[in-house]
Amino acid sequence: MNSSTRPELLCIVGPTGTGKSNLAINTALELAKSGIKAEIVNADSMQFYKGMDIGTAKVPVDERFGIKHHMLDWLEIAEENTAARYQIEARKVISDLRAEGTLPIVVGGSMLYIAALINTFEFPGRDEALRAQLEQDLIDLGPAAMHKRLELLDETAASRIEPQNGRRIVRALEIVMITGEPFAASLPDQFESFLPVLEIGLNSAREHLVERLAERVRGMWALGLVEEVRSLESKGIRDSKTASQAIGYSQALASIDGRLTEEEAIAETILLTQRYARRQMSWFRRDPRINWFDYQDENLLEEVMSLVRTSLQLPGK
RNA sequence: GGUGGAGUGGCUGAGCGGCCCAAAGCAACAGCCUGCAAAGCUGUCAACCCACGGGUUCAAAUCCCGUCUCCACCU
Repeated sequence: MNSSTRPELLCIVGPTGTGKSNLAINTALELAKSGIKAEIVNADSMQFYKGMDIGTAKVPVDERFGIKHHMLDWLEIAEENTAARYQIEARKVISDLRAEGTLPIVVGGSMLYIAALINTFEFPGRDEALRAQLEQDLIDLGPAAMHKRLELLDETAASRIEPQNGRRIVRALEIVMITGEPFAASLPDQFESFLPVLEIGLNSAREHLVERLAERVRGMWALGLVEEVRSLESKGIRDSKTASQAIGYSQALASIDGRLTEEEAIAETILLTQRYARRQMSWFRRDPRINWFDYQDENLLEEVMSLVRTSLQLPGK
């Protein structure tokens, strides 16, 4: 962590359902009291999509209290998206905000997207034709054969990717074949921020979060998630590559089709959500810059604000 | 009350005389992660002798008897 340099951007991370969005809004509101304008930059990969509201727990407009949100509702359902594209778009937003003196607050739980945005890393290029070919090969030959192929081209990368992980093997092959250079295939040990950042993490006891997530999912169904998904069918959610894999949405579709009963769909969604939260934690845990807070803490906002003020070198309240 | 079926790890569930100090999946726990990432993947843990008691057998989770519990059907 780098507490001596003043952060030029705030970032709120953590597993789903920990209240990141609300904390971000409240933080922005608090900062406004100190005369600092802050706006939110969404880093939740499913809240990018227009119309996906209930299932992504998007904060309703009237609960945003006028705090402007960027990178929210910027994609049509059918649009495919990638972390690389997000990196470009979101950085553009951030540099615009900074240029006008607004403090960006990045909020979300999409690990790779946040990493891409906040850290100095560049995605090696891409080649659609090559990729299509590799993906076909993967289907035809299986991951083990593809792994062998990678081994011949880049031993180190091969040693770092499990022979069963077809997805990553394909990407590694793609990179090696187009760049002609070895592919690190592992996350850097050092976290290097592309801008001085103050990271705030929200979490709590696992048992509590697990229960809370279950309730949240049930609530989504009660609020009409299935209706929402129905209305998204005409926009192409079924064929979309990214939006259709959203937890809850894919289960709702299955229940519409009768492949799952409503109860099964809910149960599966709960399970996937809880599993997702676990993966998020295992990702975020290794980022030493994060200042963790307990979302159950009654004085959460005060404590966060106190850290924020100190970091931004604002006079105490 | 009668008939039939079942009782195996936290849950689901295979095994039906020796290869079972008991498969697999889920959950739990840990980890990976550089253009699909709410995705993709890996590892670990978990059954005091498999409801309980007795018996048959060289050998039983597996066969027999009894008890208890559950399910289905019947009167």
